[in-house]
Amino acid sequence: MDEKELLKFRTALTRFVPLNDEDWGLLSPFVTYRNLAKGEHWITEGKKEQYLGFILEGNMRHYYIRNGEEKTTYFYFENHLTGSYFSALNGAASLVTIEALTDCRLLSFPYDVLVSLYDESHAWERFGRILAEYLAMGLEERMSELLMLSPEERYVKLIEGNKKKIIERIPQHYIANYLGITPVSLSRIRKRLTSK
Amino acid sequence: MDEKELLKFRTALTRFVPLNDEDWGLLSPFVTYRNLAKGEHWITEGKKEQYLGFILEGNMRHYYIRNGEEKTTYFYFENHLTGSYFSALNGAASLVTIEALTDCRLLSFPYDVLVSLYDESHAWERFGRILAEYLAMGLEERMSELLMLSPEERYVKLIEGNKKKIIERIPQHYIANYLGITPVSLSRIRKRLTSK
DNA sequence: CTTTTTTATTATCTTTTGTTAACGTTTTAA
DNA sequence: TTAAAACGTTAACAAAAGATAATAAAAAAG
Repeated sequence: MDEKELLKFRTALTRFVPLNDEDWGLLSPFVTYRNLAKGEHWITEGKKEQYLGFILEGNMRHYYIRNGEEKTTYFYFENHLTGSYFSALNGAASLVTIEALTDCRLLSFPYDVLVSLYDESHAWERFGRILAEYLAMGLEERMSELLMLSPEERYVKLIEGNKKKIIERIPQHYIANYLGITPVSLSRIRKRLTSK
Repeated sequence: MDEKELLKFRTALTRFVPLNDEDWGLLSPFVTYRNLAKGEHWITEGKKEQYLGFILEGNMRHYYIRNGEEKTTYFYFENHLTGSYFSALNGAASLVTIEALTDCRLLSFPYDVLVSLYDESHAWERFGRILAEYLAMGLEERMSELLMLSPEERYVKLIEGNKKKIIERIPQHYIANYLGITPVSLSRIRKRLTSK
């Protein structure tokens, strides 16, 4: 286990909540490496997925499948947690798939372990609360954008906003899917915007 | 303070997490009544709103205002918590308005108090975690519906699903707003559906 | 009980998106 | 290096939603 990368992970968690050596020692023995080739699934719809991951390197795409069509909800980049959080939470089969858009390196740990830490330590319980609050704020933002903005406005916000990584690194047809429109429609929107 | 209604509130909280007398005693002194006439605001956009509420009676509507237009995200009914949770969470002015659609009776308590309980007791910290997880799952569902379903499919799901209260009690133009379409468009969808 | 106000439907016209297909370019893999 | 696959743009037409206005029905207010 590369100590430098493990520290990177610990530091990322510390952004949510301070973790002393004792707290960290409860989780760290359960952390393992995972490599994924481009196109492989980290999480697969229909399976009970029990692991959360921390991306050391690479990009991932989080999507639902509805009537055979993929519907992208999120992209994940390095230095962020990824997983089918809510499936893990209630022990059900995952509703989502998370695939590697590039070759990826992850650190992973079982969700079960995290839950057992909630019992063992107030600090980890707090971590769980703040993580859930953080996820909820992200979902609230995404939800309100879908409700309030037109596809064109959503695209403009993506360009101008703080999600530049998506524009820079993600193929356009996935971005269209993320915006809830077809690639054809996104192409038209781009044309409309450049002619203004 | 009506003991029966206070108990109702306690019971509702217990659905999230067991609360013994001691835990409950930390919050109960801060609980107060609030009455709202139809049309009044429980939360107003732009104000720092520090109170969460528990609805004893009545219906409420949760909406954003964007370019002067209201965008409804949720309806609340009796026996549920309501408030500008995320504004309270980060201490900022509320981005949403919550108005009484009927005369309402609430129990309310300051969000600050809840946060201070997170420090005082592991049980309340757990309550906070599970509340945030619960909210996040609701947001996930709402978000994925907006991304995956057409307005017509969203309406059908509302009729067939477990959200019957909305159909039964909420005026149609608010439902249209909740679905992200105009009342005119909802009327057309209804016509399409009945002629099938 | 009568008068407003609110709510829901319908019609017309415009704008936007979806669908399908064609075409050229870029990337990937053999 | 060459063939195949993936990607982005454009065009033509269909389907759906927005905007506006007229009308009728239901609810609220006096």
